[in-house]
Amino acid sequence: MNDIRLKWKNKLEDALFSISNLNGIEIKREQIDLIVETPPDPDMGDIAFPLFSLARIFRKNPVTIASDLISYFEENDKDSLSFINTAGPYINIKIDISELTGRVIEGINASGSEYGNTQEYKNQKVMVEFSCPNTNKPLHLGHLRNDSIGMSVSRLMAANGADLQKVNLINDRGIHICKSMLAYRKFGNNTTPVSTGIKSDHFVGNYYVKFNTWAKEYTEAETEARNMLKEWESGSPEVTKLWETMNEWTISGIKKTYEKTGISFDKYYFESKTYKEGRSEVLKGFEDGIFYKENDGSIWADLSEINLDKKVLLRSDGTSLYLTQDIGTAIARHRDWAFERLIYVVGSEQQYHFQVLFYILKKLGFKWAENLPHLSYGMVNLPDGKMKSREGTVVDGDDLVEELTEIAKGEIAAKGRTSEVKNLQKTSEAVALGALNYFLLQISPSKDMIFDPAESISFSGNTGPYLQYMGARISSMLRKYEDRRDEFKEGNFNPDLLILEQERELIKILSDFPELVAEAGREMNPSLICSYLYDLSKNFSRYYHDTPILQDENRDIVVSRIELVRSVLQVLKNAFYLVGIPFLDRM
RNA sequence: GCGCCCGUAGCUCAGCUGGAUAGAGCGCCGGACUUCGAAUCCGUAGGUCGUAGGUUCGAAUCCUACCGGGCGUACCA
Repeated sequence: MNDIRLKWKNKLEDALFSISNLNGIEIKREQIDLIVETPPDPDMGDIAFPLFSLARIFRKNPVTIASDLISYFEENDKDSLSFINTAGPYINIKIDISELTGRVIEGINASGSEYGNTQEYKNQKVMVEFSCPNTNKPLHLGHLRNDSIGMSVSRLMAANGADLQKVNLINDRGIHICKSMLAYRKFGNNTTPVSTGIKSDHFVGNYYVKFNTWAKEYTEAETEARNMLKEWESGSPEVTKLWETMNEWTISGIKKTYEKTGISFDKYYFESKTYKEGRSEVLKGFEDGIFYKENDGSIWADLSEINLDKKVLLRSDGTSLYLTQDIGTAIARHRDWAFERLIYVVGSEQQYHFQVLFYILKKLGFKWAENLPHLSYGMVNLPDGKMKSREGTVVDGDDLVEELTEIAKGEIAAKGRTSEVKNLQKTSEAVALGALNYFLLQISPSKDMIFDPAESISFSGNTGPYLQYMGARISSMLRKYEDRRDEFKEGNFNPDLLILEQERELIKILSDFPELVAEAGREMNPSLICSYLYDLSKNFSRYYHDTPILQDENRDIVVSRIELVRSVLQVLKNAFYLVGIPFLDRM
């Protein structure tokens, strides 16, 4: 519909320019730049142009300008007149809906699952980094938000034509993993995930918790952990072996969670492999005079150029920090795959970190460092406050998915649909995933959010399952249509028959999808797709509630409506994919 | 202290490149299943858009100050 908006914008601007000439006003054509809007009520029209801004140029009341426009079209372009209405200082356009209907439905039929895709980032290599778990504990709700956003933004980039690579960075090095290792060595008694029957990442996480309780009584615990990190960096075989074992446990467990939640990556990076490169880059930078050394041997970056303080890059004992490692990782990645853009999906608490990282990369002379957006998202809190691992108030990812799945199962049973559904377990998991992803992505990434477990598992209202239900209902309707195919054999699609107000609305919504995909991509904001999905579903459910699709005596009407219904389903599916809602034809 | 983000209905959130009566879900109250699946649909009530100024024909939206909240400002990640 955007092309129609532009067409009318130009047409009206041209007309206004002619009027200004007739009135002897000397302006340039570019000075007339109308704002394009949507009228508050569809009855008023489909496109709106407020004329206020012209009042100054024309030295006239906008209401008068509107009527001047009408007179102009009466004299010069009578054909257009039937689409134009004035409402005070507004010009409203009622578009030729059947022309649009034909075009949109044809377009959706032709493109199928590609409908909505754009060329916005055509020929651009875009890398998206997300998830980035530590290897000392399983994924919690905060990670789940990260994963949902990362996955969705990746799909948005790809939908907008980008050559995409999703990367994960496993934080398998550092003091945190040493804590789990130390506790395991002290209290583990050579048990394993297999011997205890505990999911392997949870098994490791339990020792991290154990460390923290232990450290409360034993003050040397922290020091011992630090010593262990040094041993690790110096390559102690015993420590390395334990590290390998425990990392493998955590990572394989986390990968199971990814699989269950539909998360995937093209490439994994490991901090343990990139931190050394970071260190050598920092040392090189020091030799080139970009960084400086303190008396204790630590190496620092001076950030006064960007109005920040200073930042340590290598500790006095020579070991690396998070930042050092991130420098190395970024460089390694660009060498592996020369991206134009690398999107970091990382929590807002790390904004400072990225400001520093990007600045340092630029100082080191990497041109690509100009194009590294930090997609900063807000924290996930609980209704009664923050998630605190030490207070045991974190919501575990696996537990949550499991809980949602059970609820979904119960819901399906309660609706008496267990026998309809082919695979109860799979369907319940899909419903759970849809609920979770929609809940997490509905909120603008930049905002902190409150995750209410009770609300997330409620399936009524503006939720993932509501959207899935629309998809299932449409599928069901289409099955019925196929069953009665013979009755409608003679029917023909005719866009002129889709003239109900609700049909007009649906067509307009469908036609705006590609533009929305572009916008969501530009803003890296999946919540726009969520709002769109709800709007589309809401409009559709109202429509089919009020209008019998298969009941009409006129076969052409039935066939035409079915075409519309199919188009709605296609767009629903395409949008589902972008926000990680599994499509179900029965539920 | 300084930097960044946020403050919209009882709750959770949309709306923010300024435009026509500020929207939705939940919750509350009340309607609609002999008819394409009621996980649905429709309606009622509920808001000085944190406060005060400013810019503008016009401000929830832009600017300034203040109030309230979050995050950061580590040789943690």
